[in-house]
Amino acid sequence: MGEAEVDTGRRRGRSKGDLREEAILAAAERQLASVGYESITVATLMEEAGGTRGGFYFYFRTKADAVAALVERTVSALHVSLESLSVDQPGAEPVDLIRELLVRTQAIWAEHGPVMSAAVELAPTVPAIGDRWAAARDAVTQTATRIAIQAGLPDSSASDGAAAVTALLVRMGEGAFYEATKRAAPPLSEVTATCGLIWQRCLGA
Amino acid sequence: MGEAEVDTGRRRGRSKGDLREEAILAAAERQLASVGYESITVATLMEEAGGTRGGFYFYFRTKADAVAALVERTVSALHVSLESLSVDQPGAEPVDLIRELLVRTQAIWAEHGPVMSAAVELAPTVPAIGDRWAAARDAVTQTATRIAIQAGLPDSSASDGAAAVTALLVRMGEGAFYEATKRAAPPLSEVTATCGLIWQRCLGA
DNA sequence: AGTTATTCTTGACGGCGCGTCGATTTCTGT
DNA sequence: ACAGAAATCGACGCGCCGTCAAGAATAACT
Repeated sequence: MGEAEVDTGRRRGRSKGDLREEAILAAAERQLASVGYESITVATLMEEAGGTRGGFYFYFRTKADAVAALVERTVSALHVSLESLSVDQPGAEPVDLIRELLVRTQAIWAEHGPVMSAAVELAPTVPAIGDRWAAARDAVTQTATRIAIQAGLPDSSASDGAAAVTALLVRMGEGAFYEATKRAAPPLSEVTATCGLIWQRCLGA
Repeated sequence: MGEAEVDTGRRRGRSKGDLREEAILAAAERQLASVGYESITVATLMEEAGGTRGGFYFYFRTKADAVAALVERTVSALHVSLESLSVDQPGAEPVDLIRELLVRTQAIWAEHGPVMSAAVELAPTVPAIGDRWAAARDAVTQTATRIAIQAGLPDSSASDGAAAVTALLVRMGEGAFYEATKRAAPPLSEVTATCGLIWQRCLGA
């Protein structure tokens, strides 16, 4: 069919396989939202993505791998968003930076709730996912730690050092957004507010 | 055999089934520690508990149910320990109460790390476990909220109310003990210290 | 003790989802 | 048009699950 081969900006249309791979990821995201990870089956995935069960393994080694790719894609969006935080600007108020960080995190959760939730749930059990999630968390923690140090928290590795405190607060945010997303309450904006408040108290030397 | 039937304090020795049930739970706890939940199989469980696969289902409906029973037993130990916290005593300093709460929680994690870890991991995915864990968390949150109110946090359901703040901090502690247990570092006592510090900052009006 | 009722154990069965593989079809460049 | 690569298919065997009817062990009763 399609002999026209419309000339989009990009030369060389994506190969058939690229399309299919994306269809699989899309199906995965939809099914994560509708039935949840456990109930997803390679069969249902391929049914929705077009094709048969066996074909799946041309693209991914495992169901977990496919979801891991989805997680990767999503957390990298967060990563990009946080990169543009002007952490080291001179006049930046630490608390405001954290608030901005929270707001941008909230945005990703709002956009990709099911994927983020699944990541939180599966990170402990599924290595492929746990790895990507850990990397993402580390990145956030590092950024937050820099801010915390700016705010005056001790730059030590002791139990009252910026690193230790930040690690816990980041984890808190993770859990908070997760819970709010799962139960559809309270609204994410309230979670952001509560987190912001707690950070504020912890940064105030 | 054994016609002697030693007279223990308790009349009427436990029925054979009770013994077996306990053997299953014991096997479950050991295997949680050694191979982890996913790798536990009803077969391996019964092999260690004595008996054959089919017999398992006389005691539990499912592998998840067995582990849920184990979780139940463990969190109820925590519950008992926290009940004796003199929350409403007149001269009690709120921060000290929280610190004591943290110390007792730490003790349970130290004693039953594998079970607590498994509970955290499985609560989101396995309803039978999620229910018990949620109940336990609610109990802790309620206690902590009472303390937070004593410390002066607003008794409202707004995003800066004691309930909202406490919910997040409790979750933080959960995640912190989990991580420290899993990675065997930092020592639980340090986690307790860091948590205590954060609570302190949040309770200082 | 002997008989009955209950508790407990067993092994076999069918089902589901997984991951592999070789055979086959569809694409792509030349 | 043709060769090689990319993509698809369907069948196979595996492991673990939960059910079940039949049988053995145990407790209760007289």
